[in-house]
Amino acid sequence: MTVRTRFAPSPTGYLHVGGARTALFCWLHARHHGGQFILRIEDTDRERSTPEFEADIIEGLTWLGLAPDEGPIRQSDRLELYARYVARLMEAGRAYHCYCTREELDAMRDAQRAAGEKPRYDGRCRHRTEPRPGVEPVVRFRNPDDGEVVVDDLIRGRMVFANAELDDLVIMRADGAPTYNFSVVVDDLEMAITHVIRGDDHINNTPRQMNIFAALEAPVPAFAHVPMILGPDGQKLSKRHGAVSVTQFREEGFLPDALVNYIARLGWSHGDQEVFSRDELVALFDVADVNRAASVFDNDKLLWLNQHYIQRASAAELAPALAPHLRRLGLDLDGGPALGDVVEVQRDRAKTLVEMADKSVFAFRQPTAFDEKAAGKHLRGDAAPVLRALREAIAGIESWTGDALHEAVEATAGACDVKLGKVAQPLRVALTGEGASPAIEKTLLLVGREQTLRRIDHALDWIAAEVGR
RNA sequence: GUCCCCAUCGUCUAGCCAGGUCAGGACAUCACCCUUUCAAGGUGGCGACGCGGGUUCGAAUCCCGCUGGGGACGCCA
Repeated sequence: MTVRTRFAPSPTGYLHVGGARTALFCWLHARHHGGQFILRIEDTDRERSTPEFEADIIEGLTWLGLAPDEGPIRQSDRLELYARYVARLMEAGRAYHCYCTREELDAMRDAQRAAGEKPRYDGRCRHRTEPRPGVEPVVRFRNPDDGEVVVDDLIRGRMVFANAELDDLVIMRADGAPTYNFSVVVDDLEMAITHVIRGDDHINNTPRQMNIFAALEAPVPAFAHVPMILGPDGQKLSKRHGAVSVTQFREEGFLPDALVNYIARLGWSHGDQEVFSRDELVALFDVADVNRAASVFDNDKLLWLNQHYIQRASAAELAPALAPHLRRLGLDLDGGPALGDVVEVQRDRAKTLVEMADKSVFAFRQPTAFDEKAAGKHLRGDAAPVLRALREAIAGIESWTGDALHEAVEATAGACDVKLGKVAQPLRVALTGEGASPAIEKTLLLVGREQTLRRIDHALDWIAAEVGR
């Protein structure tokens, strides 16, 4: 039987890292077994579902390289299908109309809670034969009263639930829309899903769904419940933990491969290996190896992996990814150095593309001001003669190459009888406005001859004005 | 409250199923090296089996209890 997995988010929020990891595991499991990965949009809650969230989810998955083989399939397009299955259950006596009002149900639950019981529907409409005027009925599934449901989870092993703990859940709302626990079963069945891989917040739903599968006389798929991802405070991940939306990671300058690698290692491992290519993940991933315990999202480790991927990515793929971040800073990329050159110079010095862009502004625009500390330390009166000598040496360079520039800087240090730092630092501040930048010859290379001379002149003027005060 | 799940360094984890290792790796952190700045890189340090009972010659590993954490209990998914 062909392995078929599905990722089934509800478009009531952005694609967050927890969902992305579930999607990744589904995708990996399907790929590993040569099967299909399907995207299903669970939008039966018309109140909260929005097209924007659906678009964000698809965009996030695409960016991560987890495009589905089938879908998106929307549950809102299949209402008729669910109605047919409800009719089947009604005929078989496995479902019934319930006319209870919300007020009645609330009162019932309050009473149960007060008595220290688990709140649940008591089945009061099970034997009702007459409709209740003025009340549109819902349909409830008639859950078995006795016996137990055994879930053989691929990750957790055997879990046993007593049917006595389960109640008759609503499977169709008064407006005819199915509820989650029902549409899931119908769709997993209709779509021939073989493996249901989802968050462990669904564990309690599983026995109910298995009972519905049984009532439909349908084969039950295999289940695998993956643990949750927690924020740094050990609480469920949410907006207040910073970047939770996948598209936001893109905006913050993360590479999709880095995020995928990080997320894969969160709750799953293969010995001591930390870095995995896409192909390795597909080859090595086994859902049975997924951990049972929840894990905490560690931004530092993601940052480390991102840097790792930046260091190894080709300039050809990094340059176009960097461009939007530079443009966001208002830079005109046409007048500056080739982005590939910028990437090569900066790849060891930035953990994100945003950081890389921030540190590369000098290559495209003369700094508007000198950093106070850097200027105070390096653009003093004694730097003037050195800068003048440097200007001369640089102006006379024939080929504008790293070697020639390096040589010129060293020669100047020798001629002025000062240490290299006494030459490189003033020059660095003159060129970038700051005390830190790539190796001086690489900085020169990116700035270019014309701009270099102009910026040295500007620094000399600045020193003269400063000394005169 | 009831039901379900979980428990190794600060964090991600290996080891657990088939008991015997100085409990291994990675991130972070600290120190040193390299160095024209900042990085990157290299070397080293600190750092964990939640607690209590069993079983056993021997327990991170098997069993029980406790504690702690999480999830679920909707005409949300």
